[in-house]
Amino acid sequence: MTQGSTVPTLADVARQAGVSTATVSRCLNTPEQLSKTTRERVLQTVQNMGYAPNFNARALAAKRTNTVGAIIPSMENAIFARGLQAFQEELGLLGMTLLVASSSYCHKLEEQQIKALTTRGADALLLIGHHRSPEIYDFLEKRGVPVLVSWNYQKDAKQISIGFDNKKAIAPLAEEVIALGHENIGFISAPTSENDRARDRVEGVRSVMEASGLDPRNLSLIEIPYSIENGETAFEKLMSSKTPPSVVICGNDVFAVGAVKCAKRLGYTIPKDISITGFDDIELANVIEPGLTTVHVPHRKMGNMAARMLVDMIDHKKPESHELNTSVIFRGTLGPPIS
Amino acid sequence: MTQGSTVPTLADVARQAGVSTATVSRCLNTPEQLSKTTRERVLQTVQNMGYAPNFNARALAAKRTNTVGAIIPSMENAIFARGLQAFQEELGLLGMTLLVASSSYCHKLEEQQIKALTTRGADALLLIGHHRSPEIYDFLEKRGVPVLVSWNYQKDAKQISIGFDNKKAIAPLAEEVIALGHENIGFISAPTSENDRARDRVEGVRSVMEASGLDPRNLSLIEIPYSIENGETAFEKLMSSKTPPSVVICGNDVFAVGAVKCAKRLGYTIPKDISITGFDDIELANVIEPGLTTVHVPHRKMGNMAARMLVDMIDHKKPESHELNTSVIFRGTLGPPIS
DNA sequence: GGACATTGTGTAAGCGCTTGCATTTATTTC
DNA sequence: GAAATAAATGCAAGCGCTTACACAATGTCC
Repeated sequence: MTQGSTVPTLADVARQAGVSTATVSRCLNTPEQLSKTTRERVLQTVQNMGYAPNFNARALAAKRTNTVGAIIPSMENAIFARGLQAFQEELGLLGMTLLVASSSYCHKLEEQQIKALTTRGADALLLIGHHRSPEIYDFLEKRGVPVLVSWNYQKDAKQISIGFDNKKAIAPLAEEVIALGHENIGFISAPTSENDRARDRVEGVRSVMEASGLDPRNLSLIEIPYSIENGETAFEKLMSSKTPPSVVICGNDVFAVGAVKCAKRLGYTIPKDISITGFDDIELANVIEPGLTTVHVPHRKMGNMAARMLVDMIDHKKPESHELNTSVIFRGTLGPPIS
Repeated sequence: MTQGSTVPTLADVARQAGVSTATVSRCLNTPEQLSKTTRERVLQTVQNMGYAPNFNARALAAKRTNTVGAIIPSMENAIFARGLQAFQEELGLLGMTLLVASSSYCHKLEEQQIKALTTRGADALLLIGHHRSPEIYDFLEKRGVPVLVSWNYQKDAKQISIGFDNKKAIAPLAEEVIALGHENIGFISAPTSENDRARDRVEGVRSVMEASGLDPRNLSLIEIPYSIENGETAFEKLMSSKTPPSVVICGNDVFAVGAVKCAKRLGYTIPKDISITGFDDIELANVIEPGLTTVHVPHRKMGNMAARMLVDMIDHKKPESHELNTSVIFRGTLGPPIS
């Protein structure tokens, strides 16, 4: 085992090429400052020695990492995958690298991750949703780390945000549901206490109920963490109540898929016996049968814009918050109630 | 805007607490070395000042990051999500952090990512599959970064690995397919040139064909990048040949889901008119209808073990490669051919 | 009560890089 | 061809942390 073979450093390259460390450093960072001859000589030496700069040393000296961090609630389901992919691609184009962490929908964990990414020197952070403790926002501000909130647009919020108004997004769906004649509505939601998006979606449906003359307190709400399985469980529970709903609105496609699965297992025909809707329009929504009626969110666009906004923020520009449009996609899981 | 409010450093804390920087450092890293009184005083100051150590400086000085990197081919589909999640969880328990990068199934990109994670100081790397250039393995060895290969077990390979033998894993499925009477077999695979797992799976089916007296050259193979949509396209192409197969074996559940979707669209009844199988047993496989017959892979177990093995390797132990067992899950998409 | 561990802290030398400033060298101008 | 200007390079001081080593204070043993 070749134990001691040590990794070449800037100084090694400099010595080998017969120049100072400053020159090598410039050759890598601002090559236009060097004469053609030295530049080529240094580059050659770098090549030969297989030199690669030590990121940590560089970060320490330069106080910049060209890295942005993103903390998403979960990697397990596909909800954030597409948006994040677009975010990453755009960042790459802008010469930045992405570091991703996931918080498992837990605020405590999210705070840890925020701190971890910050101490790692992330130049900026992408966060999902507005809701978190003022302390952590203070922390970030004190450290001068720009933050962009995504997946949720709030006009008057202190943080710059890119996303959509969850309450508004679900409204047309809810309106259609009610227009079809549904009065007994079930809702499967992620725990609302730690999740402003989930809360807004519930809120959105309640508002529409109210506006349509239905009592929002009659909404049968089940809160449970995101997973297909939990969607099944929640659906079964909803349907086994004394007065089962004629439609189950899910705060999320993952739940909806679980609900559809369970409905079939229990022998319901969708949407004849029961209607089910989702939110997000992930790939799954168009794979199951019948196709899921859901709210489409422009994930890729959101990711792309987020990247550009964040880079602007690093450059000390203050981009405007952006509200994205969503649309309801009618596929096969929503129909009129049994009359 | 409070511009200049600067981030506290170790030295600031030391000054404030009236001790040396060494003491503060020890308080954070090896608290048992301090007397109770100083320890508490320092901790208190750290708390008050909201001090958080600079990761890059720490890494530079300590030459350890307690970070391991993983490079997966893709984040978009769920194939790696579950295993990675388990990997991450176990790492957390072991006091390590995970950095993830994705290579989009591109070797060039993967090499870049390997270098990036290495220069960031990853103490070890988790890679998927064995197949990559000798140069990059050299690079890693020279730098002394332990590497664990996963998702693929090879007894005689130079690298330590955790995973399964893809060829062996698909064999029982192929045997059942042939036992049912299928002779005209289609296969949708990821591009095999850059993907040893995909290659082994094709290879596995061919071997079984040969052993069963079928000519392996008759396997209708389509290679195409992973995606549901590509699965649909490939399926349609396969079925529109002069002699369409009676079964389409997919190298992956994602393809299989696409194939199932397309088959339904084209009016086939599964498995009466056409059989379809997958590989991986991701969540999707049990959501579509009929349930997908596929090869189950113990993703979580693999992730957990990988974490422990990697930590062992960082501690200069040399764990043994591990072969995991897979099993065929028969659901509803495989049946006998139309006679 | 002196020799000897043991324990708790401080001192200071890096880790590998960037960058302001000084210095050298090449280029232009009259 | 000397002076003035511009371009290329070197010098050296950090960036914020860890850790060998040195040293002081306490405890232990006969």
